[in-house]
Amino acid sequence: MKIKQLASFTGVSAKTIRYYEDIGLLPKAKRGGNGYRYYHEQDVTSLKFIRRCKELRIPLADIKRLVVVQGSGNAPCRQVDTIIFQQLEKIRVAQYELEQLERNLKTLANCCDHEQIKDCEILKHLRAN
Amino acid sequence: MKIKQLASFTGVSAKTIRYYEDIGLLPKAKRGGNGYRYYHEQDVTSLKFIRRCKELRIPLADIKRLVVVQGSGNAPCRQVDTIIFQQLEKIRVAQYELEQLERNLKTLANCCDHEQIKDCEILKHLRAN
DNA sequence: CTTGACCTTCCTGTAACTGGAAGCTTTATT
DNA sequence: AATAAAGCTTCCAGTTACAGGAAGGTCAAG
Repeated sequence: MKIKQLASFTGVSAKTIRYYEDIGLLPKAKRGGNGYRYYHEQDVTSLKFIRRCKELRIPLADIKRLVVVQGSGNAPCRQVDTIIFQQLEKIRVAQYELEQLERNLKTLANCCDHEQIKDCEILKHLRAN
Repeated sequence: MKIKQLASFTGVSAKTIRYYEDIGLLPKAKRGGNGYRYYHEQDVTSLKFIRRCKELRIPLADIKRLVVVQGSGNAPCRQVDTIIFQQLEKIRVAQYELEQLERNLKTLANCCDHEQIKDCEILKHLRAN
């Protein structure tokens, strides 16, 4: 199949597929005599795997490591574990930050009485030491 | 004062200060005969304002609008409001996404029995349709 | 035989910086 | 006074994960 079909099977744009090939996340596709890239079922699987990782917000660099490690059948899967746990930790840190943020923004949002700029409580808060 | 001093007063690096000037978030600094930038108290205030906005994760483009709007004393402060509320909304969307994410990652993290790569449940899940 | 869809590569832009090179000026030390 | 170190300048490249678009080749349909 050609690139656009792979794209529609996987929900990953053709542009992005080429990009993944560029950075070595996907192997170099076989080319026809016309220079077109041609793909197989296997590529659908690979791309879906990548897409699923992306949904977990795993950075491409880590996804690459996951892809590579899949080839090494008998190795222990500590690397996989680590990536997932680190990701989970990142998410938790982000959650904590967003909580603080939400509280601060809520306070700020509530303080405005829709006055004129020069009396705006929001701006006053933002300027405050 | 020179740029590094402004940096230390505000907690914004000299590099970043120059960058802010470049993109027009800060006004062009006055230069001495040597080409050095020189700053006043006012600039400390401006930068602290920006820093506070940054802590709320307001994008620089929006911070710029806040900076500009501060000059227009008698205008209604609807723009300010809007930016804050949009920001709050963004944060809430992000929180929601992170919640889903955390759940998914937790499930994944718990399914691994530290086996070999070829039997790794995490990878199996990631490959699953 | 031409139109339109699809393919290719390459370049640019995004957000908000950070790092580093090359080359001044100023300050401190010897 | 000479020199070294710190601080300043500009400019270029890199970061992340692509998207948009130009220029040009290819293929199927009418």
